[in-house]
Amino acid sequence: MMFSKACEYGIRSAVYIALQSLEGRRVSVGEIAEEIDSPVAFTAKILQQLTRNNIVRSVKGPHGGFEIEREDMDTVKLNMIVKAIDGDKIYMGCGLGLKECNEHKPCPLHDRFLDIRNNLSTMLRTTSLYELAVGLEEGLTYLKR
Amino acid sequence: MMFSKACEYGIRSAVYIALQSLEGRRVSVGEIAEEIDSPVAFTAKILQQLTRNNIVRSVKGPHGGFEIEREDMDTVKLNMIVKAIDGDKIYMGCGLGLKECNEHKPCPLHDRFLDIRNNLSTMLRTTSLYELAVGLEEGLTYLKR
DNA sequence: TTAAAAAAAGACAATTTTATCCGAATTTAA
DNA sequence: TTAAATTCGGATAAAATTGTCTTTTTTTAA
Repeated sequence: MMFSKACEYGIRSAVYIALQSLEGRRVSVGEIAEEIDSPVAFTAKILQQLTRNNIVRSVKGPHGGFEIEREDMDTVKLNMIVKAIDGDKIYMGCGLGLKECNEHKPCPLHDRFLDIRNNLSTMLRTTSLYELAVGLEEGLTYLKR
Repeated sequence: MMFSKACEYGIRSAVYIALQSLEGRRVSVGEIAEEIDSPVAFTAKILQQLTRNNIVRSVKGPHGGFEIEREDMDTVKLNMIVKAIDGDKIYMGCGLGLKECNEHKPCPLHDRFLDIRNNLSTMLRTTSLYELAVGLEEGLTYLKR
């Protein structure tokens, strides 16, 4: 609807990893893909991006897997994940695809998009992985189906 | 950012057609593509969709082209164009790509998206082609670059 | 009546996104 | 030290989106 598939999987993965890290469990790509209902190999690629961007931590070898440290769950906000995967077109891009669209040369929807885009971007900038993991933990939200 | 390229071209085309129809001019695909800076043949395809959905009217033959009647400029709202081209995933779809995401089984972002999606969808439902064409006519907005 | 101007339609091509597969590197634990 | 479990990296494939080309159909005006 708004993010690429890759980004959707990325966010869901990160939330699941956070949830499990709260329990002190490291999780494998296989488990993640299973639990968020996503294609394994593709998910692995996305996890690499998250790792390179220091959003999650990966550990190789037996008992390896992915984890997020408790403090990073507060630091990592959704916008970081989105930026790592989809870049910043969601923040910068014009709603009608104009290369140059701004105050001085707005597209016909520019003003009408201002609020919407601001709401979106503050939402992404302020919601942390921790909040999302807690919602899951309490059984208030879901990552599958 | 939010719409497909096809949909972006569709909206821009419709606004341009409306603008010219206000002056009583019918416009060809070539002129439209030129004026909104889009690939001609692709734009032609999209215009066919708009025509089939009665969003614009097409007239074949010499002096033919595309036009929109004055009253239809009021009737046609953006959401109709978006629906005709991108379908309704923008309204229905879950932000994190879950097949089933609703009040009873929300994804972790469901609530945080409620406002944003409502704003977006009322914006699309309430803004008419006429409004957009007038903004253009008055030189307040642009369709190119 | 006919040539020309336009959209319509269908087949095809290129690009991007999504997805898979396989071998290499790393690490652990027995 | 070695087998196994894991991520990493690169190549490839499939699907979706974006874009092109060519022919057909319709219509107008001379």
